Amino acid sequence: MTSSHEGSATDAEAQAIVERNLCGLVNALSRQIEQHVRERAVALNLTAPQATALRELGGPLTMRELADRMACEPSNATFVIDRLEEQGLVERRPHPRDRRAKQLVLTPEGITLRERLLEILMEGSPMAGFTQEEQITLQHLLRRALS
Amino acid sequence: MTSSHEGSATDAEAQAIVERNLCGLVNALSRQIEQHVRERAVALNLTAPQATALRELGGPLTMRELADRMACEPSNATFVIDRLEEQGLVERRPHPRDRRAKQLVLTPEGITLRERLLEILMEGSPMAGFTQEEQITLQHLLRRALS
DNA sequence: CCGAGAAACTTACAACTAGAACTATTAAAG
DNA sequence: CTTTAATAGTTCTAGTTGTAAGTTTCTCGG
Repeated sequence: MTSSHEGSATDAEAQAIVERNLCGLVNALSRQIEQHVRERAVALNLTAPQATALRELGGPLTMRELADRMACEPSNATFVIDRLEEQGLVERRPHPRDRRAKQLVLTPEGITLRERLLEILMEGSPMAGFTQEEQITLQHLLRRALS
Repeated sequence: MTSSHEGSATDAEAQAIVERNLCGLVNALSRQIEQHVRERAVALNLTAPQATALRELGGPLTMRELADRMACEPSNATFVIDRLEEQGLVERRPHPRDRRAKQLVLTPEGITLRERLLEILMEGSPMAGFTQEEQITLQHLLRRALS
């Protein structure tokens, strides 16, 4: 069951395999979460990253803040916001206190669409089956892994 | 700290925010793991997905099995294996028992490169800081979410 | 004040990714 | 045995992603 084709299983190698499985699980779950978003977002004519961005835009954000929340590079946020702006869902305004930055603000259409999106995303989340205590321990462990 | 710009925080909305944070953590950790692989793999002239594929090829696999282990679509596995085959690291052989399937086998160069890769990937894994007990609970929780 | 360095954002590019459509083969039902 | 459905793999396309390079603006030490 556990990669029997590997060489002799010293402690170090066994530990490496456990870590690999753990990473694989995190990765698989991440894909499943993205898939969940993608399946729901298509009903609103949004792609998964577009939906994620819209979800995070509960209040005004800079590009950098959005990129951090989406766990992606700023260049990628630029790409996604370009699409949302083309659809008239979000607006790039000059930042009031920093002329380098942009302030992302939802348009009225963006606000109503976001409300619908939040409702849709709530149904059948992959994390729904956990008790509150389990969610806390999981949150704690994940945060620690994030260095 | 916790999205104070959201509307009135009913229990349902608060729960939704917790779930969102949890998904965000999983996603962020997944990106960090991929980044870790990418940074190490570049020393071997491999991209992150190529390194992941090579890592999983400890024994012969079909394309479908590899895609499952990489948590991606088969079409994507085709793309990655094309690159590894171009580099002479892996070989597509006819499957002995199923003429539809291919059997992926590492070449001698692939085997030696994989050994070096495993050594390199072991250093400073994002999951290294956990005790064995923590790893087990984490594994348990992640598996349940995957269902 | 001013120059060096850092930060925010964008652009261009190369790579990865999922989904749909397609062929070839197998398995299952009749 | 034959028709039907399911599976393995590939190709094609549109969309996403990270890196590197470049511009503008801010910050801070002198």
